[in-house]
Amino acid sequence: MPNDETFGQLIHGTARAWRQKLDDRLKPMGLSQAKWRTLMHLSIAQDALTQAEIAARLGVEEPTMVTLLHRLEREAWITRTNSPHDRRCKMVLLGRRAQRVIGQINATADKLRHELLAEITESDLKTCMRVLARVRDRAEESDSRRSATRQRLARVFAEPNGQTKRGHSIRRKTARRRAREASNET
Amino acid sequence: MPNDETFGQLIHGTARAWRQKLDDRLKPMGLSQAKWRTLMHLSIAQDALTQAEIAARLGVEEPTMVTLLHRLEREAWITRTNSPHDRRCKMVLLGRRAQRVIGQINATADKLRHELLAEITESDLKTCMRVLARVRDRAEESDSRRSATRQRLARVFAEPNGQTKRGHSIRRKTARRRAREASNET
DNA sequence: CAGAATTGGTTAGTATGCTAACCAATTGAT
DNA sequence: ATCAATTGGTTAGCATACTAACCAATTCTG
Repeated sequence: MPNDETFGQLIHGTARAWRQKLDDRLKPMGLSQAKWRTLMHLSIAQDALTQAEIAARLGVEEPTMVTLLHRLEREAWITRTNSPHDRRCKMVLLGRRAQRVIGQINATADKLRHELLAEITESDLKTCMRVLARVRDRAEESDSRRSATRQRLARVFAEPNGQTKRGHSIRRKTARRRAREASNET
Repeated sequence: MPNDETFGQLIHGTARAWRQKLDDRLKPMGLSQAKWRTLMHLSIAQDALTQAEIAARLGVEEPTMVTLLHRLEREAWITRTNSPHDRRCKMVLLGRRAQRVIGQINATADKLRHELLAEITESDLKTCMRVLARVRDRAEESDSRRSATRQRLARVFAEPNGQTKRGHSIRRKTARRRAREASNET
């Protein structure tokens, strides 16, 4: 039976090993996978992006993005300025430091990817990616029973400041889903 | 070019979605993937295990295991007792609470796995797993240049208490490698 | 057997992710 | 035009993972 368990293990193990390796390679440049991905998406979208945009593209929640951007800003990789059009928004831009080394950073990540995927047949890779995508999509389906529970709970619990806040966790699309919508990734 | 990037993204996204889903399902029982995996390994190995053993089987570092076990103990899922044979060791045992619900817990995880892997061909699944395993192994290869650097750094830096501590991070096999050695997982 | 090396466990500090709850600003519906 | 809902950003608090550094105990070696 333990062997029947493996697929979850395997995905996690692989993801972990990959991230670890990339972190290792990026460390000399003072980066990590999370930071690199953020910079990369900023660099791809020539424009300045809002924090929500970036979070969506990376598939993480906004609070996660807040602290990540905070760290990136502290280390001068990016700058944040208030949008003139929408006073809620902050526009995020690559700092000079990032612009200078972004190529090198991406090259590192590319190189790693090629290393790790060498030996893998084109066709096997395709199959693997198809399976992963399918599994991911399945895992992201909403499990509507639970959703209902959530709503119920949300209604039952608390309106601590008098203002109903059915908002967020129920209303918002989950980060991952938004990510897939935002980028025609495949 | 951004599309050339996807495999890493995809692995992470899938792993994340899977973990999230499992966490969701286990939450009503007061568990999470990390906790469930720990309990599961304890239940598979009929015996009591040492913390290092468990860490190795799960493929995490020992400090991670320390706090995880601490939480599990606080919530009465497990008990820790000093080994009579080796005063360094603590033997970890499933508590009654865990014993009572372990079947149900595993069933939940099994069910999720079957759900997520339904629609996937046996052969596609096999291919996918083979690819993942290969990639993981590649990612775990030691990148010997870096290893050398580490050793150099370790020698250059600090012997704060006078006792050379080349130990740990250099000496120790990485958690994942130990994990694969410990379990013929496939 | 004495000293060196290794091992099991821990703490401290950091990174990355999450949810819940909130405010301020904008949008939308009536 | 106004009030409700939504959205962007944030904080607080937690979970999970890591490395570095350490102690105590055991094992290995000369």
